[in-house]
Amino acid sequence: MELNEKQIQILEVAEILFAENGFDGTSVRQIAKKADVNVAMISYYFGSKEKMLESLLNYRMADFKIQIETLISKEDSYLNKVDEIVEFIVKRVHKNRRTHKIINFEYSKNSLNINFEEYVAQKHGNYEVIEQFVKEGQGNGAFSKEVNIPLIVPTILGTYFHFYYNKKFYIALHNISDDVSLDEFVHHTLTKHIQQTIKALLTYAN
Amino acid sequence: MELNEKQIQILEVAEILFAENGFDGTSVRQIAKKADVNVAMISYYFGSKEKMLESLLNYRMADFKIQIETLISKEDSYLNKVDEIVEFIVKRVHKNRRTHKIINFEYSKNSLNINFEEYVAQKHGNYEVIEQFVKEGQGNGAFSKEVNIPLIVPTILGTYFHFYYNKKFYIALHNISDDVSLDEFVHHTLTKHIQQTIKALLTYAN
DNA sequence: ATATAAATCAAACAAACGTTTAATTTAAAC
DNA sequence: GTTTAAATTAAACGTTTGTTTGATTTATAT
Repeated sequence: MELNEKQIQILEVAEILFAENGFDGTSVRQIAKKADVNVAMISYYFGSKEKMLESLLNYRMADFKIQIETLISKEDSYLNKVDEIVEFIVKRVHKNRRTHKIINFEYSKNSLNINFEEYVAQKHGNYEVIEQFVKEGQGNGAFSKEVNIPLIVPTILGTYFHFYYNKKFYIALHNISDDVSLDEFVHHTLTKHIQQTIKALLTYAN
Repeated sequence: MELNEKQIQILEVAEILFAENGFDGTSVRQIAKKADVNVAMISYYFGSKEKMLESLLNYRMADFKIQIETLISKEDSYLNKVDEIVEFIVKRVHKNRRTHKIINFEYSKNSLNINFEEYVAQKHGNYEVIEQFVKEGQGNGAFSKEVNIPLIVPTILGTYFHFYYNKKFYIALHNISDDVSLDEFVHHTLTKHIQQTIKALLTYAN
């Protein structure tokens, strides 16, 4: 599925509005108006509103695959690798936070007939890389064996997203003013907190 | 605002449907049908769909206040208190997961004109209790001073909610079959993971 | 038993929704 | 320059949306 300029222009507006007001909370007329195209173009290009969302997900999905194999295979200490992995994941997820938000909300519904197979497959793939890394570290005695490996990623992503979904609250709590300092906060303070958390968890002895 | 039986009956159906399909994805006719009342009753009792949501939030909000002061004041080690606090928070949030989900989704929008002041105020109150507890533990040398205190709660709640929102995925990963074993998983495995994480974080030395 | 209020209902309301149509303009190919 | 295809448009389509109306039933009070 190749997308032309106009289609991408529409999808990028749709992404913002879907993330802001939800899929059901956004009308095709809103999208068309903000993207400066006629309403009919959405049906013309994508077939339907739902298929447009699927196009958006496929368009962004390429960015989702976290290629941390290279980070893992580097010559470094296990704890430094944890730092790098966490930083990498947070960066990726923050960059694609809008699409992730849409997926999170729509995936947790049972109604919608949107195809999430690729998303789930990618989640599985990413999990397996993490699993292998942790198990290797456990074998080498670097990591504790008490860790619930499948719940490590939820802690990383969960911390990020709970912060992001409640950013209005935490912005006030941390005296963050604008978008720039939000980015800074995510890439420094929040990343550091998650790094600390995961390193602590992986080395914690009951 | 006192609610009669019928109103509560409506709100409880609304809560389920809002959590399942979102506020915008649920029509008042769906709610009325499932609650076995006439559509007009919603406007009659609550004034509007939005005001019905506000009624629901106020109705449930009473359950939100986490009274962990009693837990904290108990005679026990700091790490055991952490266990109890985490268990308490996860239990509360799991019990009210549907309303929390609705709030999470609607609060992160900028459009809706729903009053979240009470929710934010409660979040603040809960945070301050945690802050005081951690600072006390830091003073006594039980906890590390490197911790970002405002980000502790996001890690607890974030881990829970990321798991819950992606439960379809993690259910498959953990071979969880029905609702009972989901509850069991939350109250045992997931709770234990979060307890470990927070204890590790609070005692981690850089 | 009568009067007053609350609750319930089917029906109608206008507005907004996603989508389609049919005509027109723009671009590409020959 | 003519032909053919792609892109764009305004208007209309049938549904569904949240809400209101006005009549009717049920409950409460006197």
